[in-house]
This record gives sequence, C-alpha cells and structure tokens, in this order.
Amino acid sequence: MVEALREAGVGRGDLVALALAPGVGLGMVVPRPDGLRQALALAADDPAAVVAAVDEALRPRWVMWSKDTAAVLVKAGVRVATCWDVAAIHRMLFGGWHDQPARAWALVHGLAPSTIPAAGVLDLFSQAGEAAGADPDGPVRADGHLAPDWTGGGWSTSPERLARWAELAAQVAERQLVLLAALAGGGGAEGEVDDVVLPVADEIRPRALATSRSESAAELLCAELEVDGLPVDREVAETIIAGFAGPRPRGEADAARERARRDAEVLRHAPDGSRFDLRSPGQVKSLLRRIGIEVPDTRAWRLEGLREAHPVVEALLAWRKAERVATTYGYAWLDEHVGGDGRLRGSWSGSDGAAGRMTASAGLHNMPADMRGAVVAEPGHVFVRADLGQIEPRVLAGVAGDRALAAAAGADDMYAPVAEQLGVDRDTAKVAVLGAMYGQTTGHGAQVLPRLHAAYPVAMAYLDAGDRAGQAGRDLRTYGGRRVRMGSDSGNLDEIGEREARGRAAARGRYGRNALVQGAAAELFKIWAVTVRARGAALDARIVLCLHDELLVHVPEANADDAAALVADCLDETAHRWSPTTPVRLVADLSVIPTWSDAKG
DNA sequence: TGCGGCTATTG
DNA sequence: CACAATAGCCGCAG
Repeated sequence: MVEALREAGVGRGDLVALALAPGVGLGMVVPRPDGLRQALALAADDPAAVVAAVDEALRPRWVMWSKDTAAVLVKAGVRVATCWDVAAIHRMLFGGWHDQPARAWALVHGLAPSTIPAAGVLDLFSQAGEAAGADPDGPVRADGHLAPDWTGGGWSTSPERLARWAELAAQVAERQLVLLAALAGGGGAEGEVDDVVLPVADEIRPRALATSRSESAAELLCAELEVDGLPVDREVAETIIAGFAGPRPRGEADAARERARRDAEVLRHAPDGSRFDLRSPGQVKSLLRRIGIEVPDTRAWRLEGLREAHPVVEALLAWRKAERVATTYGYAWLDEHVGGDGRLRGSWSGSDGAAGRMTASAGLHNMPADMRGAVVAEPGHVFVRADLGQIEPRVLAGVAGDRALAAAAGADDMYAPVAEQLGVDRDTAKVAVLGAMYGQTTGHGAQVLPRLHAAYPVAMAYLDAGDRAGQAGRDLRTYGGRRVRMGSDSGNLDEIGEREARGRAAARGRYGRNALVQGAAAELFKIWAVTVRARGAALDARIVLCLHDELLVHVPEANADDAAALVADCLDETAHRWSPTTPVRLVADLSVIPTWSDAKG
C-alpha cells in the first residue's frame, strides 16, 4: 500500500481519505495530479497496521469522518500524526453539536438539515420512488442526501464500500476546504459562512484554516484520552471515599443503613418527631423554616452565613458534601469508570456545542479537589502538570487587538497593572475584568466598569459587539473561526411577558460576550495540547487530562525534566503560532509531581 | 418514563 | 451566584 500511494504521488501533508473496519479491510482515496481522485480498496484483518505503515512512511493528513476512525486506530495501537476531521470541522464551520456524516454532507452541499432522511427507518416512499438514485444501492440518493443504510453502518461491510465511504469523506473535505478558504480570504461567494457577525473581521478570517488543523488534531487527542484513561490508585480512592461516605457497603441493606446513619446526624438537630427528606430541597426548606430560618433556596453559599444560626445548618452542609461523594463520586463511580488497569475512562468531546471547549464525562472535568489525591502516576512515572495563568483576559487582549490590555499582559500578574491603571486595588480590578467578560452588571466590579471602558476601549468594544449580537440572536464567529449559534429562542412575547423577554435577551448577550473569549481561549488551549501531543511522543509523554487551561502529562520519570521543558517550549510555540497582530504574553505554572494533588494552587 | 428544577463539582 | 460544563435526585406531567 505504501508503494501504491508513493506512486500516486502522495507526500507529507497530502489529504488521504480513510475508512477502515477491523477484520474487513480499508479504503483510501488519494488525490491525483489531474485533480481527480483515486480509490484504493484492500482486504485486511488488521487494517490499522497498514495505516501505521503509510503514516510512518509518508505522513499524509488523514481525512476521517470523525474520531470514531481514530478510536479504531488507537485501540489497535496506532496513533497517526495529523488528520482532517470532517465532524470537527463541520462543527466549527456551522456551529452546534450535530456532526453526523449525513449532516456534514448535507450542509456542504447546501441541502436543508430538515430534509435529511432519518437513519434506521425504512423509508418506503424513497425506496419506491423519486429519492432512489441511479444506483439504488449507492450511498448518494437522487435527492442528494446520503442513504440511511450507508450512514447506519452499511459502509463497513466490504473493502469496496469502505473505499466509497472514504471517497464521500474526501468530497466533504474538499467542500469544507473551499468554505474555510472563503472565510480566510474574506470572499463573499459562500453566503452560508458569511452571513454572521464578525467583530474585527479582518483579524478573524486568516485563522480559520489553522484552527481546522488544530481542532482536527484535538479529535485524535480525544480518541487517545478515551483509550488511555487517567491513572487512578483505586486503594487511595477508596480511602478518600470512605472518609466521606463510610466503608464500602456490602449490599443494598448495608447501603441503606449507612444512608440512614448520615441522615440521622442532621435530623437529630431537627425538632423531635419531624420527618424530612434531606434529598428534597423543598423539605429542607421546610425543615429550616421550622427552626426559624427563612431562605429563598437552600444552596450552600446561602447557608454559609447561617452556620451560627442553628447547629442543623452546619450538619446539613457536611451532609451535602458526604452525599455528593456517596452518590456521584463514590464506590459506584469507581466501579463504573475505573478499569482493572487503574485507569479512569470517560468519553471526550473536542468541542462542545457552545463556544468550543473540550468536555469530558465520568467526572474527569469536575472531580472534587478532595479526590485528586487518588490520581497517581504509575510506577516509574510522574505527571508534568501545567496550567495557563489568567488565560481569558490575555486572550481577550489578543483577539480584540487591545494594545493597552496586551501591555498589561506583559506582567506575570496582569491584574496588577490593570489595577494601577484603574486606580483601584487588585481584587477590584480582577472582579471588574472578569465581570466585563461575563457580562456582570451589578456588584463591586460593575462599579468600575466605566473606568475599564475608558482604559481599554478596544477590548470593551469587542465584548460589547458580542453582547449585542447575542441579544439580537445573530450568530458569532470566534477569533479562530468557530461559528457560535445563538438560536434566537426569544420565546412568545404573549406567553412569557416583556420582563422575561428582556431577561432572556440579556442572558443571550452575556452568552455571546463570553463565547468570544471562552471560545478563543479553547482554541489556543487546543493548539497547545496538540503541540504537546506531537512533540511529546518522542519522550513517551502522554497527555492524560485536558482541563480547559490545564494539562496533565504522564511521562517516564527519567524524561520528566525534558518533558517539562517541552511543555513550556510548546507554549512559546503556541503563542507564536496563535498570536494575533497584537501579541500577548502567555504564562504557565509548571510542576513535576507523582500525584495530582501535589500541585500547588 | 421523560423532563425541568435544584444542587454540587470543576474551570 | 456573572460564563461554561457533567451529573444525581426529586417532583410532576403524561
């Protein structure tokens, strides 16, 4: 296969579409000098090995429908260097989280999403009539949509079908490239990607193609994160859980007894004979009212100040903490998500439906700080942990092109120069900047907002543009070119009323304002992560966790210092590559640690 | 059984 | 609770 591709003229970075199925084979589609494409089908029990050989020899950019393809490869032990991920680029170009092949295909062909045929449902009318194409068994119907029997898995049954499926991915990629180029070139021909609000449009457009590459590589990283998992010491984890929720219950009756014991610790402070379900917010409110505490809700931050009012409050807050561990991060969580090899595994998404941050399930992104002591490097290994400092205000300075704010970003702590500029203390400056990015209109920070506008008018105007677009329900594009759908769910005025309609518009405004910053920060973070992924392979350094502004890299002890230096170098490289016309300084806190909880801060 | 509300955890 | 997310339990509608 390597020779065939070499003869076809495939070189480093050339797009080669790929579809494979273990035990069946693979299909590859390569570009030809005459502009047409050539399909290759190969029967093979271990198609991933073929892909590995080609990647090693030629290092093409693999066109894949989604990270499902990467997952098949990674499970077979094959990690390719680069790809063109149709699903990820679809989400970037069109927004939202829908990224199935049928949708990606439809939108690059200008077909309305509402006309996409339902998968898995036998469509008698289509079979019988006008929707059937010239080739009734072919993947493309007469109406232009992909056929449900193909999208439903029919592509994987033979090498020839795999090749056709790869060919379709290549066609979508080609059209995606045109749309990206239209974004980058500022052309107006492609109305579909041009009818959105583009604050400082000239700054945004050149980024789109680069973003499509880093977002694609992030999909490879996600596939690897899903397979590799996060190292967890099960014994340590059980000890921590036991400290909150008691020993592991031997059965359902035992668990019920333990629950009752925890409940009793709170209820003994309640009036005699009263029966309240602590898991029901309404009944907790009743319980508090009974002892003379009237609250609109029972959230922890509201009860925090009432600890002195009655001993039940203290007991309740402790109960809530234990209950959280017992239900969400308890023994059931360990059993379900930590494998026999001591790896915590969840599903990863390279970009969520909103601004494009990575998301993860199984508690990987919201594990309580108390549990982090259980995240322990394997024998002979350590973690290199790095987190970006003040990433969002730094990103804001860059994407908005605010030279004054970028100058402040030159400091290790950029809130210090901002505070000096505003003539306020550091905490006030920090709250004000964060408030501006979140859309806060009341409180301590908001009082300084006028000074913030005066000092950093360019950044504030950028945020306000996002806010206005959001309020009007107009879609946005981030600095990297991701479309953020605002979906004008303004609601029926007759039903919701003027007041609530204004409230919703304001909420959309805050959403749009924040999406520009959070989305751009996510793009920058992913560039950093995929750079570490690529460069770290030579040191056996594997990213095991991505946490919005933090990387956890698992590496053999002997390579720890090299890996730490590499992570720092990769950040410099990222700053250089991402850096807009107004460069900003990026800072990271780095540590080499055996356990996640050893990290400072 | 599905869904909105409430709550807690994280960045 | 100003932005984002995942997740569990309760109460209610169907």
